[in-house]
Amino acid sequence: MLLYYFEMTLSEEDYIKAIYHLSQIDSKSVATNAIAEQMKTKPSSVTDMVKKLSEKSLVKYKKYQGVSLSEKGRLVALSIIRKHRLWEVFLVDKLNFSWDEVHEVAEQLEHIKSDALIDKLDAHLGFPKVDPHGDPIPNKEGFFTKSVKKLISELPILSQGVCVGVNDSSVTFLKFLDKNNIALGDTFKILDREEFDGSVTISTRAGSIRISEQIASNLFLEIVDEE
Amino acid sequence: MLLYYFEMTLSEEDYIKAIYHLSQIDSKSVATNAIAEQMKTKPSSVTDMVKKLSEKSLVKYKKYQGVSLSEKGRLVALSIIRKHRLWEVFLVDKLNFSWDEVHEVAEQLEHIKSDALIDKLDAHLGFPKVDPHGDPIPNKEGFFTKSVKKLISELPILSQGVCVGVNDSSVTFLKFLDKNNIALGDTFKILDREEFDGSVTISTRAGSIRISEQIASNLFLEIVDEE
DNA sequence: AAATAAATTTAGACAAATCTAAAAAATTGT
DNA sequence: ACAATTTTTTAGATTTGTCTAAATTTATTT
Repeated sequence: MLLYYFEMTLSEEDYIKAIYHLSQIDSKSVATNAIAEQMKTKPSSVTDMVKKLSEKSLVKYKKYQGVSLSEKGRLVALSIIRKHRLWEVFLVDKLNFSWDEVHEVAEQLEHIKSDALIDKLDAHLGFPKVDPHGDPIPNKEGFFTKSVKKLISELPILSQGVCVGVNDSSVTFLKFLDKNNIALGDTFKILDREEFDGSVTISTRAGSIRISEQIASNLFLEIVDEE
Repeated sequence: MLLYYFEMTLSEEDYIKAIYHLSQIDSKSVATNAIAEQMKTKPSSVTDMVKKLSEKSLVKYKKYQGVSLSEKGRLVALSIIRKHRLWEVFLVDKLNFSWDEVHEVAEQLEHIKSDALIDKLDAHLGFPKVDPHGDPIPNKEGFFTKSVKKLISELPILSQGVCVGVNDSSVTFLKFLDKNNIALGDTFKILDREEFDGSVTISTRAGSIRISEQIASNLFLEIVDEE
């Protein structure tokens, strides 16, 4: 990710990341108000920061027209996202955090500045392609496989994938998973779907089980496409 | 280390740490100028910050009389040092950094705020008592064993300890160590010392070797006292 | 014990990132 | 189309941590 040769403050990095995520949702230029909401700040503060980022040519900005990232800005965003997701893998795989606890800490860790650190962390983790939520980890150059992450309820029969996350992280749902021996990282195959009620039969470590449509629409599988 | 229930900025943490280290050297109250030098800032800035820390009762301060840490400040310092040293262990043991490369990155990592993170990191590392330089790691409550870290040249015959650091980290010296199969973490025993030139015979993994006085005064052994 | 030097503090200014309140531009509704 | 509403920007103030320059206190010399 071609190290960026200019200093970036923590705040600048957070704005760049926010703009990246917002432009993923809407693809066009991002509105000042939307950034303000995301960053929990006021629109006037956003205008100030956006001007600053524009002067550093990290964003393209025209008054009243919203902002979008420049190529340079996009690479900065991806480098931050790469760090964030690698740290998430570390927290879950090595420190035994559960995947719904890691976001806050990763938000801090993503700002640590050291290319050597990230390279070595990446190697230590075995060059993971996705984070604990199933989101892809960009490589050093900012490329990543758009891995398909879908709800079981949306997948065709005979699909196969790794369980990477839940929609609803309520205690009752997590207990259900536990009881049925379903854990993050397990590989499932979808064996059958009942037309009548949308319930699905899947094969798991513990054998094949039947899950309701409600459960199926809360479990994400990661279908890693060839690459 | 009884989590501190007040917010601390990065800069405040750095000052607290600097004051702690300076008061280790000189035990009395620390001079404004000394802090300024350590923090690479101006004395007037130090005065400002010290007033702020005093209002938070982290330091004891009287105009023109220097500062010292309060008990509360001392615990904050130890909590930062604990984090710094645990991260150093992580970087060396898990990510294969060499022990002279880790300081800078640990300076950043020590400011990450999460008690759960540090607890889990500690466990992941096997509850280490010393960092890669042989300096003791305070426990959660701020206690640590004052482990003795001495140069081989200063130790009596038959002393035994773990090699934990070097004084002179020049390339030629490090190459010498490599050539003689001496690495950080090795256990040595001092077998004999020649009165004439101060050269020392030590037993290593690779057998016993003789090292010059110059070498002996550049290698630190960690003598872990019973506890 | 003055005089001089050194250390420390004060006063006032500045940059970064934020805010409020008011003005300007864009959008929406009829 | 134009009035009303919403969005965005500007202008000016605030906080944090820093700075310079001047004033004050403490320490050192003779």
